Amino acid sequence: MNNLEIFKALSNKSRLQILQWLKEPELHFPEQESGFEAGVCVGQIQQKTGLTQSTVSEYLSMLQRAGLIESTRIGQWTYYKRNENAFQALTMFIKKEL
Amino acid sequence: MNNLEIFKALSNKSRLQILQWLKEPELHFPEQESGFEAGVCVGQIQQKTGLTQSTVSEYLSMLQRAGLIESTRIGQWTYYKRNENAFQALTMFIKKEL
DNA sequence: TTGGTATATCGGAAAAAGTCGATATATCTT
DNA sequence: AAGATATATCGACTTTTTCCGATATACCAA
Repeated sequence: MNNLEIFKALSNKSRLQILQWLKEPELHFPEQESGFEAGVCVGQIQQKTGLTQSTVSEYLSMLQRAGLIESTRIGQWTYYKRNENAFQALTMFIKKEL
Repeated sequence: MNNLEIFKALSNKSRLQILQWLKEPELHFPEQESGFEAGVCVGQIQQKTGLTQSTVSEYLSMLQRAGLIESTRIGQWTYYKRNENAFQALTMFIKKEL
């Protein structure tokens, strides 16, 4: 767990927004009917941000590299969901070591 | 409290380091004899970082703008110390809203 | 008041991040 | 196999950040 990388990933309004949306996917992505076990697919996220597909794809892989989200490929879609352990670990880090 | 500004302030190795040093000033700045009530002065911090005076001064005011530290001017020295409330609020934000 | 010391601010060069459009890759459908 | 759709990657351009040296400001001491 690289904390610097995590803070860099969190240093962007759109990326923060994405993480907050992914906290309550049913609420923020109602157009996705099926279950949210695997998360939300890139296209849905992209639409909501208003950024281009390439930018959102890059942001998502950045968040993933930081460990904040994880992906599952199902067919032609890639679903992303939060890795709650990482958030837990982050608050722990701030409380104990920062 | 602007969370984005806080994360940006935390997105730098030297600034993170400074915050960690300021967590235990007696330990990391033994050369400063007097009490640490007001914090640690810029010069001491600068020496430890190895960065130039101007850079460190700028980093410190950045951390202050983010609310993570606060300053006290005593004579020709400016002392900086952590604002623990901000850290508390940050973990709260991550836990509850992020 | 004249230096000396500590810090802040300014201006700039180099590196990194933000963001896009174009293209590549993977998968599905027919 | 061929086209359609979803995502990833690449190359380029712009904006921001990093970090410096030079200079300004504030305070102290003689």
